[in-house]
Amino acid sequence: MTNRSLLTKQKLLDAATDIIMEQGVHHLTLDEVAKTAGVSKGGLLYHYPSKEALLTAIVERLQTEQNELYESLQTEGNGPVEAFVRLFDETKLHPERSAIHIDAEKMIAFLTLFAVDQEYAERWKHDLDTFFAQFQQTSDPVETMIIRYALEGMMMSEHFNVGVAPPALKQDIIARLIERARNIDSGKTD
Amino acid sequence: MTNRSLLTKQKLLDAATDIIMEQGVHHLTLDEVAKTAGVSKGGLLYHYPSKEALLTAIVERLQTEQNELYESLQTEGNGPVEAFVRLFDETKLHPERSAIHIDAEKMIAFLTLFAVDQEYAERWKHDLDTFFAQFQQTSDPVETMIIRYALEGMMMSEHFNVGVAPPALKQDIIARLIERARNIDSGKTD
DNA sequence: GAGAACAAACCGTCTGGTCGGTACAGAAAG
DNA sequence: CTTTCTGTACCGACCAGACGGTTTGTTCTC
Repeated sequence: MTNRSLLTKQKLLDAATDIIMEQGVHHLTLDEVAKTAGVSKGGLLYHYPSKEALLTAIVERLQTEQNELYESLQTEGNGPVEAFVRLFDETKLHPERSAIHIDAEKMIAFLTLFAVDQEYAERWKHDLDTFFAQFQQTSDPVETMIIRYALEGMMMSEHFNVGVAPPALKQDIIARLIERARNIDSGKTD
Repeated sequence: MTNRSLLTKQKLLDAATDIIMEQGVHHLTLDEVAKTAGVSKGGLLYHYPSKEALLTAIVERLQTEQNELYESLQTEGNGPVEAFVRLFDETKLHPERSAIHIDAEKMIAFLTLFAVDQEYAERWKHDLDTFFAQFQQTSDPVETMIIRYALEGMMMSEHFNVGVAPPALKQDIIARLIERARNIDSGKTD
């Protein structure tokens, strides 16, 4: 795996993610990805021998980025629940963190892949299940799940730009979620 | 619009919705819809002259069903926020209501259509925006939005069967959401 | 029998994937 | 040093199947 090869692969994954975010999955064709990345179709298929392989690579990179950021947020002193809340808002709070930058838009691109094909979603179910299992063992599982669901719902809403909260309200929402997450992490049953 | 015609149209919409729910949008082909509905492709295109028209009809029917149920929940004495919460759980609470039955699965099928194509989503943005606008004018907009987002997130999670809460926990979650919705509707700032 | 409701063969386009070939960097051979 | 060979990275024409939509013909209903 030379440096050049790695760079091309990055360009291809970036292009594919961009297309999903900006145009929706059904415009994600191999020709379009190749064109956007400035690579020929043959070049694309040299690195990712099938569309399936390309999609898999997208999801894997996304998962890796997300895990790295989540870990780093926890080692900075956030409890597991608060870290999860901040995961969704990290882009706005610390834009300088762009190296491990992962924002809601990308996560939606990820979820969108699931929406397209149930069969495909099944393959990733286990990984996500184990990740979310921890949220059922906090000091207040009910509130923890509400927080988690609220963040996911907010993500969806913003992606589809449907009934979104104005910025000020959104900030208040995040603030309240963080406050509750803190209480849960510190063991207060509220 | 004869009775026979209406029946076939229903069958087609049902088939299309089922396919989206069970197999994902990318298996939603005209041939598949026709086959599932027990109608020929020509028959399908007689009623819905294009795939676009079929999708539009699906979304419109879904919106109508949802609005009817929401209205009826409100006239039964629920406040606007509580009615919204119950909208998501209605299937389990009152299965006999199947005439205007709309469950989370169907709403996801609906959202999934948006995920596939941004352009398509734009067409429905306005309707949804006006519906959700009321949730920013309750006695506690922050909490109201959290409830709304949580319900949407839960819906997503259940659809993709990813990190779902066990039934008991889920009931507790709904119960707590209803409790808070009641407080908001009755004007308590909590 | 007339129009509505459907059937089925057919067509053009789009798209995932194949395939033969090119460019080039370095290793091996002379 | 130069020639030959080899493997990596990439190109772009082409193909086969899938899919949306058309056309033409048939059946059902009133």
